[in-house]
Amino acid sequence: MRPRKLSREQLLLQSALCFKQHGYTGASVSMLAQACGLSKAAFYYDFSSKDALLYEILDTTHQQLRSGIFLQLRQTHSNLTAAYRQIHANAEYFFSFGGMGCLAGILSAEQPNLPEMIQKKLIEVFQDWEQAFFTFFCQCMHETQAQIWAKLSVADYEGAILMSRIRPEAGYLSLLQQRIISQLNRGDTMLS
Amino acid sequence: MRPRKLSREQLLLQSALCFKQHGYTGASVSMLAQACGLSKAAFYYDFSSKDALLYEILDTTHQQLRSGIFLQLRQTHSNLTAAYRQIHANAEYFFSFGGMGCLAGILSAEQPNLPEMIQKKLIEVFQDWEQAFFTFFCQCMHETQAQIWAKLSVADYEGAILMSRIRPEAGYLSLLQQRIISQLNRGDTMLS
Amino acid sequence: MRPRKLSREQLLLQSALCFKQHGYTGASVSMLAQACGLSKAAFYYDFSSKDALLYEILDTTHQQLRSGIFLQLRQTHSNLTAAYRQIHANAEYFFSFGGMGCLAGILSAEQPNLPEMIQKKLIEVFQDWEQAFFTFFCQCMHETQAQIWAKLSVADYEGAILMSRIRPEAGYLSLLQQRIISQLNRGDTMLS
Amino acid sequence: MRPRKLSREQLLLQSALCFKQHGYTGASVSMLAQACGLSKAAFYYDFSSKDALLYEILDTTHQQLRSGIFLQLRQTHSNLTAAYRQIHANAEYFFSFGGMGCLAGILSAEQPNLPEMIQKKLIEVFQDWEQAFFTFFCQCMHETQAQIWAKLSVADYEGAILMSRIRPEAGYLSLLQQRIISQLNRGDTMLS
DNA sequence: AATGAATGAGAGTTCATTCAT
DNA sequence: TATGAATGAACTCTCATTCAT
Repeated sequence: MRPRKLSREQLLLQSALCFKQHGYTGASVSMLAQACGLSKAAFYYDFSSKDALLYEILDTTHQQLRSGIFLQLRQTHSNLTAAYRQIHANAEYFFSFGGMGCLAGILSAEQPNLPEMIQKKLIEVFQDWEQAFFTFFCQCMHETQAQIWAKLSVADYEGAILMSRIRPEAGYLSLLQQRIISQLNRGDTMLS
Repeated sequence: MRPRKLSREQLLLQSALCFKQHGYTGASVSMLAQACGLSKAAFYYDFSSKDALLYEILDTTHQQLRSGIFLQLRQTHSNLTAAYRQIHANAEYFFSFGGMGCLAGILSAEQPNLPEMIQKKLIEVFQDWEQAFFTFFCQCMHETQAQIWAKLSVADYEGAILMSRIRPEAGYLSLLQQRIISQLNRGDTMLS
Repeated sequence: MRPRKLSREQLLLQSALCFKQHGYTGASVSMLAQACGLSKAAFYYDFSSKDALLYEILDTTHQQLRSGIFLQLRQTHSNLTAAYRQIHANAEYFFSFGGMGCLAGILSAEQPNLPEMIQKKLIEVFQDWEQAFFTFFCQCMHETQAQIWAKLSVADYEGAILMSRIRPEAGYLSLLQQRIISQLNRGDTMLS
Repeated sequence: MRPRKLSREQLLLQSALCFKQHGYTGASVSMLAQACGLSKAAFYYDFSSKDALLYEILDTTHQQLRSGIFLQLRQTHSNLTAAYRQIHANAEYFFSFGGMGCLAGILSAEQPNLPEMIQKKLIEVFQDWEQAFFTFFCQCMHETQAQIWAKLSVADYEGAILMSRIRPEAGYLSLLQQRIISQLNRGDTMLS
C-alpha cells in the first residue's frame, strides 16, 4: 500500500514552509498542494481557502512560539546569560528550519496585500513576543529599560532574520546574540 | 508631439512607491501604470519590462542612498552624536517617504521570487550600507567592534522599518536611534 | 468528478483543424479553446502550452501519415497505378479534411516564427514522406530517378495543397495525380 | 550629414523582405518600421496601414513579375530549353533574394487571416503566372496539355519554394527545372 | 467523501494604430 | 510635416476557486 496521506499537522507544516519561503502572494495554491502531495481539489477539501490555511498556520506558529520561546523567556532564570543562550539557540533553530525565515516577518513585508485577519494576528504575535522579552529583561534591568529592549529585540530578530535571507553567510543572528548577552551583563540604562 | 504626462523621473518615483508598498510580486504592472496615470501599454513605452523597471528604481535608490545617507556616514564628524542625529533623521525621512518602508528590505523578503539581477543588486546595496556604517563607527570604537556594529545596524534598521509597517505607533526607529547614540557615547567593546 | 466535455483525442482534432486553417501564429489560444468548447484556462488544464499542444498534434499527424499514406506507399503493389490511385484518394481526403490544407505545409510557411522543436519535427515528417515515396517509385524506375521523383512529389503535393487554399476550384490535386500516374506508366528516366 | 532617409521604393523593398520571411501575421509593424530605419509614427506617415503597405508591396511584386519572368514566358523563343533555363535562373534569383520565399506563396498559407483585398490580389498574381506559363508551353505542346502544365508548374514552383524554407539543402528548385526541361523536350501528351 | 475538470479574473507583454503638438 | 507619446484590444499563461459527479 502506498504512503498514507499526510496528517493535518504535517499538511500545515509543509504549507508553512512554503509560505515562509515564498510569502503570501508568492506561495500559490498549486505550490502548496504540491508540497503536501495533494491535488488542488483535495487541498480545498482540507482547507476552505488559502487565507484560512494561512491563518491556521499562523495560529499554530503562534502556539508553538508561546509554548516554546515565549514561555522560556517568561520563566525565572537563575543564570540569565545561560538561559538566554539556550533560548537564542532555540529561536535560531526555529527560524532556520526549512530555510531561514520568520513567517510573521515575511508576512509583515506584504502587509498591505494581506487579509485583515492575518494583519491582526501578526500584531498579536509580535506584541506577545515583546511582552515575553519584557518579562525576561525585567530580571536584570529597570522596567523602563526592559520595555525598550523588548521592543527593540523583537525588531532586531526580524531584521537579522530578514537580512540572513539574502546574506546567509553574514552571521547576523550570532552577532545579535552577542549584543543581547552584553546587555544582560551590563544591565544598566541605555539612556543614561 | 505630445508632452509627457510625467517625466521619467516622476514615473520612477511613483513606481518606486508602489514597489515599496506592495513588493515585487504584489505590485502589478496595471497598478504601476495607474499610479503613473498611464495605460499599461503606455507604460511599456518607457520600460522594457517590470523587472527592468524595478532594477532601474533600485539602482536609483542606491544612488540616492550613496549620495545621501551613506555619504554622510562616511564623512569625518567633530561631534559624532549630533552628526548621527542628523543622519538618522534623514534616514527616517527617506524610509518613511510615501509610507514606511525600505525598498531593499521589502524585496529581501521576496528573495526566492526575485530575478537574479535584483538579488545581486540587493546584496550590493546592503554591503555598501554596512561599509558606510563601518567607516562611521570606526571614529569612536575599535575596528573589530565597528565591523560588528556596522553589520548589526543595517539589520537593525531593516528590522525597525519592517516592524513599523505593522506597528507604526511603536516608535521602533527612535528607540533604535537611542541605542546607537548610547553606543557612540560608550564606545567600548561589546565583547569585552 | 465531472465528465470531460471532449476527450483528449477530440481536443487534439479540433485544435489541429484550427492550426491547419490559421497557422501557428494565427491560431490563438482563445480560438483553440473555443473550438474545443472550453475556456482558455480549462485548455491549460490539458496542455501545458500552445507549443506543446502543437507538437503533440504534429506528432499525432505524423503517426497518422505513417500508419496510413506512408505505409501504403511502402508496400509492394502488383498494380502500381491502381494502388497509387487509392493512395492519392486517401491523401486528398486526409488533406482536405476540415478545409484544404496540410498542417506541416502551413507551418513550413511560418518557419522563422516556429519553436525549434516544431521545426525539427517538420523536417522529420517530410523526410519520412520522401522516403516512402522513394520506396514506391523504386518499383517502376531506377533508384536515381526514384529519388528525384520522391523529393519532387512531396514538394508537388505541398504546392498543390497550398494553391488549393486560394484557388480551390482549380483542381490542382487531380492534375498532380494524372502527372504521377503518367510517370508511373512511363517509368523511364527523366534526364535521358 | 547622416544617411538620407530611404526612398519609397527602398521602404517597400525592406518591408517586402520582412513579409516574405515572417508572413502577414508574423511581420509586426515595429519590425517593418525597424527594417526601414523608421519610427512607427514615421512609418504611418508613409503608409496608411499595414494592410495598405502589404497591398502596395504585392502590387509592386506583381509588376516586377509581369515585366520580368511573366514577360519572358510570354515571348516567342527559338530555343525553348535555353530560354527556360534563363527564365528559371531569373525566378530562382527573384525568389531567393533576401531569404528563400515567394511572398504570394507565404501569404497563401495564411489565407483565412488575410484582408480580402490581399486575397483577391493573390488570385490575380497566380492566374497571371499560369497564363504566362500557358503561352510558353503552347510553343511545344497541345493547348490542352499546355493548360495542365501551366497550372501544375505554378503550384510546383510554390511547393518547391515552400519546401526550400525548411530544407534549403534539398535542391528542390533545380529538380523542378530538370523535370520541366524534360517535358519541353518530350512535348507529348501526358494523358495519352 | 473525494477529485478530475472546469472557470473568471488577472498576470506580464505586444499588437496595430492614433493623438497632440 | 514629423514624431514622441499614448492607447484599447489581444496575446500567452497562471491565479484562487468551484463544479459535478
